[in-house]
Amino acid sequence: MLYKGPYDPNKTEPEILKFWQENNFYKPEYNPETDKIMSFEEMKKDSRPPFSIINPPPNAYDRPHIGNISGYAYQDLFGRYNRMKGKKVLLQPGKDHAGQEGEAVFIKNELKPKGKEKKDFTREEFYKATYEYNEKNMALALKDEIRVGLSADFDRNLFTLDPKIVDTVLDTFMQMYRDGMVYKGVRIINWSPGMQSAISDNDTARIEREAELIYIKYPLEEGKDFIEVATTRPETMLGDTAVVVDPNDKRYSKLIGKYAVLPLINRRIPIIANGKVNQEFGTGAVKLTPAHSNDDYYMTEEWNQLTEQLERKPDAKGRVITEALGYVPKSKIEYWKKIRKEVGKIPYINVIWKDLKMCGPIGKYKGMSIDEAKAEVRKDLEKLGLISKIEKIKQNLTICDRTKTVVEPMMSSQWFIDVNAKDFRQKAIEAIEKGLKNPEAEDAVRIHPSSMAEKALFWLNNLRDWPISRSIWWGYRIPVWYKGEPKEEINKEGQIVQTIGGVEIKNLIEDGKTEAEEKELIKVQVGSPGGGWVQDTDCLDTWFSSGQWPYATLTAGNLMDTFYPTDVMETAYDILEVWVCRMIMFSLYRTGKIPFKNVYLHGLIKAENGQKMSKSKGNVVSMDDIVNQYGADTLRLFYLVGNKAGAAYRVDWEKIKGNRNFLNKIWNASKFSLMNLEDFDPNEKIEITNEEDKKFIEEIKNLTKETTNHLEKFRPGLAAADIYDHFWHTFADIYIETAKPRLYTKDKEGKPINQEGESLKRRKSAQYTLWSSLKTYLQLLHPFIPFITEAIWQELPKQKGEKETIMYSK
RNA sequence: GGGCAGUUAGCUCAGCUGGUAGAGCACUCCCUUGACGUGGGAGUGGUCAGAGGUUCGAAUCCUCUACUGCCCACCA
Repeated sequence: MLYKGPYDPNKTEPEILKFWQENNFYKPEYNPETDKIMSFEEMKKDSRPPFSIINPPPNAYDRPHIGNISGYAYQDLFGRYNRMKGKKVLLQPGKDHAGQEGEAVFIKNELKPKGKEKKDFTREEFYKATYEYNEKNMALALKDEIRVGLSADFDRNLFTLDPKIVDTVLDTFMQMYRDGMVYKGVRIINWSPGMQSAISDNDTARIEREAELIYIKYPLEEGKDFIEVATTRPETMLGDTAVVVDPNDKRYSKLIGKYAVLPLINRRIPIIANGKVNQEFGTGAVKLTPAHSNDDYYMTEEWNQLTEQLERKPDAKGRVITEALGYVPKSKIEYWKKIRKEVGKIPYINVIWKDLKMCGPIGKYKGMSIDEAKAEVRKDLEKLGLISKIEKIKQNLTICDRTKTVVEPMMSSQWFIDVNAKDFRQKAIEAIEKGLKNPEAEDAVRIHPSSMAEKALFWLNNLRDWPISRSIWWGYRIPVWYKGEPKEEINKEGQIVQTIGGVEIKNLIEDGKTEAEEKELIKVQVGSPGGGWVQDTDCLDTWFSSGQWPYATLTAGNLMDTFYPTDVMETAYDILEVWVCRMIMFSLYRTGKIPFKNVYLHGLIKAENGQKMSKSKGNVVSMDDIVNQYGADTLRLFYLVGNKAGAAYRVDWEKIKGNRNFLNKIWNASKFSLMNLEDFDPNEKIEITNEEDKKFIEEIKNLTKETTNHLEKFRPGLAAADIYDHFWHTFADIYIETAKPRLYTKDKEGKPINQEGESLKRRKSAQYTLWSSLKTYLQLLHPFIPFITEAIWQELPKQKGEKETIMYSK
């Protein structure tokens, strides 16, 4: 019998947890028919249809935050729902090492308080200490996952740096290398002076600040005229290699194809056109510094690639088709050809290096700091009378999100993934498009809500080659070995020169076959090739490993044949692009299959005032704040009821209390039902005599149908809201009240009633209705609020063959 | 600059395939003691941001406008 008084989750939930865990219900090996644990092989052969979810691994260094836990509520909902549908369910848990961030947190939380720094350790010591720190915290995280009732197979918990995972991840790197998809290339990167490392675009932020826009006159090669450019960074003019204008800008049309002479340096630089230049801004003419500006870099790339295609035969109208621009008119081709012939490719000239000092072919400015050079260049230009005006503007500046230092765009050799090779991204695009147009297709990835699919496609369509090296120690060290120390320097001409053991290397990696390989200076393999070989010092970007998480975990568990592709990827919408898209790309490349059939994106939880939760704002609500007071079921209801995919929602204590009240309502209505079912045997044949009973049973059937439909269509919030509402306001408020006169066995004076004849029949009819509807409610509710439903289920009279646990009831 | 959302009762938000506006909280009145006061009943309160269109019928579909939020980005 259920205990008296209000429902107390802190009493019930731990008992239920123990029951589930002792019976191994979370394992796909649990056999509900025999109530025994199958062997691994038996489980694989078991004919129940498989259902799997890979739990997104939270960062290992900390307890999961309230957002991670919300994910578990959804993942567990899908898992429990499918288990009750008779499927063989695997929820695969894990933890992420979180690369750059994991390293930063370890240093801040562990080393700093002890007065230590990273450089006090050798690389091996540091890695070991970080690993231990993460292992310790991972244990805490696991406790939280268990506490909220996540029915994942925790014996299978995996860490991204587990050797079994490492094997798969590094193997992918090597395979991609052989396929010509990873290369070490000199490209523009975001250099974070704070991190002393290249950082990805995702790790940058923008700030607005005041800046001086300086108008500089560049003398034209012919005549005494000038072309005027505007810049906030005069020091970078030392690395200018062209001036760019809008092709439709009439002011400059005559100058396109001519040359200017770079002041201070006297370099002859062409004037070219590119539609990305904005006529309105500054003078409408841009100085092109490809080595130190993202914009300029990509404009230069485009120019060089397009003009390279000029060899192609023109059509009858004299046009040439190019991959990027379609047909290029004859007028354009002429000046392209001229400049291409005269200067070849537009070069990159590096004038700033990682120590933030000036370098390259820049005369007296060499060795100055950026600020010194800025002042000096300005002074010298003024002397020459080449500065025409200075204007204050608001400028958007890129900063390093973690260290808040200003990002310095510069060129450096980094490992990259060619996102176009082997249709790496194209296949992902197709899978997502299929999810929109032909969702039933085998290889379609359906994204819920579907509007988010557009976001994913937008990202994929605009994706550039992905830099994957990071200057950190915490992570997968790049499995590349050099014969001697690799070095990177800027020479007198401002060109980056790479050497391995003193031997100069051009095109370190290209198309899988490289000069370095031919000279036996480089090897790509996991273990050391032997004495004299030096491993690359960088680690792989953390998304390189987490992007492989679904098949890496299942490969580690030897479960690919049984559970891949997985059924649902359930995660927060803010990592749709950086994580979900990458998983799709990797999986299609590596396994030829989609990693998951559905993506469900839950909303982000905001603080009470609607702001983002953050430690610095002090508005973080932890799982403990809610669970300790109201229990895990209440927290789960808060995540689920009425919420929709992709929408943000706020912590709302009134709603949370309301959910707690709902649990109490379930508890009391069940208590009432059980009291009136003490003499009821569901195995007896019972006739439903009353119209209202028939009607109510019919209603329950409809509710089941509707909520099932909601769940199948990935609308868990509506399903939860419907059951919540129906239980409370139809079952408890109406049905039970109307059935009371038929259920009572004594009247107000204490005389027996409903004990025989027709009135007894009516009572039995009500009992059956009460029993069967409560049973159905519990089953419908179980995926949302597993604890209380299990506790009541166990007290409910059973029909022959019915399960002890609601988890495997059908 | 581009992309994606949102704008519904005083507040926080639902509203799936178009069919007479919903919940919780708040507010007003009432009822309850043998499941539950963490309860029950009744009620107040909205021209569903604005304009136009499609339709027998639009909060729902289309177009435009305004505002808010998020993300991306190559204005020197």
